[in-house]
Amino acid sequence: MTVRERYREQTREEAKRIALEQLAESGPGGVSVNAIARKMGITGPALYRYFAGRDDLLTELIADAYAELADTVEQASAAKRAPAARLRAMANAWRDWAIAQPHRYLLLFGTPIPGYQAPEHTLAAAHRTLVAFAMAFEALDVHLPKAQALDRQVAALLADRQVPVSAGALRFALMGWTRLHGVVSLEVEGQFTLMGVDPGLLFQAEVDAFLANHSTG
Amino acid sequence: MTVRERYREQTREEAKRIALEQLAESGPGGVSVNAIARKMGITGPALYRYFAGRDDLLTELIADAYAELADTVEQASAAKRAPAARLRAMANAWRDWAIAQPHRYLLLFGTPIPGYQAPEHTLAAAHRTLVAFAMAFEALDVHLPKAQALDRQVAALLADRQVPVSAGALRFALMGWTRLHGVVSLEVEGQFTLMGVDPGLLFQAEVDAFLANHSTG
DNA sequence: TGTACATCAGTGAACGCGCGTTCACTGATGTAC
DNA sequence: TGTACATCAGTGAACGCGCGTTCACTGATGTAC
Repeated sequence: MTVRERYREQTREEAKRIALEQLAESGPGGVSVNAIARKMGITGPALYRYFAGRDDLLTELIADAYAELADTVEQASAAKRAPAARLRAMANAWRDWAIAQPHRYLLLFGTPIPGYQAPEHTLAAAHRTLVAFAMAFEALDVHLPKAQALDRQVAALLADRQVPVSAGALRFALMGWTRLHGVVSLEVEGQFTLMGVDPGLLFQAEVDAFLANHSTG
Repeated sequence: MTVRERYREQTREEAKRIALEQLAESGPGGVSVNAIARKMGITGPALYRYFAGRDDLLTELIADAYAELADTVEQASAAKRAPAARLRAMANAWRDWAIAQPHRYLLLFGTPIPGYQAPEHTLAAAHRTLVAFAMAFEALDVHLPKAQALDRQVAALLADRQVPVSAGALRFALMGWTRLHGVVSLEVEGQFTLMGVDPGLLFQAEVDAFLANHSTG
């Protein structure tokens, strides 16, 4: 990596860092090429040496966030613990990441950006997270009620890839992930605090309920 | 109501209708006073006779949506049915409303609009919905595990108002509503279809799970 | 039924702003011989 | 080690656009006597 390349990478990172600040302050609509350049002490057009355009920048922010979130969950899943504790750790990792940087969570799961359609990395990252959860469920001693139609569709997700996971476990992962998102997204928007309810308590209640109802031990 | 007042009301409605079209097409950022006026065949400043400004317009769209959604759920709850069937009807009503007009659902529960903070009607409408659910739970024969800390906070929500609902039932409503939002919000954003999963199946699985695990009959 | 006045809807010009993006160009930094 | 050239970063002007909002003003519609 030459000096120029390193410099280039630093500039890109700085631009993205500032973009995230704008995202936090004014939402996705507030991310502006010109404003970023201004804060960096360069002119607007200069940024076009680093990003093809505004959409390109946003796409990178999204891809980064997806990857980081999936990494976080996978890391929590890698720690060697009893299956139930591992699942709790993963759920907490997801939540912690989200509440630490609400704007990024909302970038992924909030109102979709108008012109923009989620490309493959969305699917890839979601897939990674789901598979991580599913593997933890597989390790847990779980009794799975049947759900044929759903399992058939879920199985299709696994079709080509070589993943040591049953359709049932993946379905559980999907349901758990959905609930996780339910609490976390409302928490991130501040709906619970608005009601005077501690989101943490609700979150724990949800995790407890899920594990209590689905594990045999 | 004079002729002028009626006319005035019609103009306001037309403006809001067009605003909702813009919302559907280009998201909250795409709602523009000038563009609305253009489509109505009048000039931009003319709209200032009807709305104090853009924020005022958005606030009204939000208030309308909250009220309409709460009404929908309450109506579903009013239909005389067995408690479990009533809960299903209410959950379906929520979901149907959301998927029929995703942009409005996202206006309420998507990324918060930058400068805007949710006023009282948010709380009021959320409260109505939760109470409706809680009353249906009360009618259902339910065995409630304890959750002291959470129930204490939830009870505070009921404090002043005279509502024939126990803290436990309200807590269940809160959890059910949270899960409901989890599925619906991901569905509305198209995350499931992206994965090749039928949201309807997942939704039914969630409702089934909730009712199965919490009802004694 | 007719007149005098008040109210209201809508216009058009203007202000000040910021945006994304292109383009031709200047310097500086790197590379090859 | 030094020179000739290619690559790259950044500038500044410009294009075309749309926005929210204010203001003084014109007509039309309603109201009171």
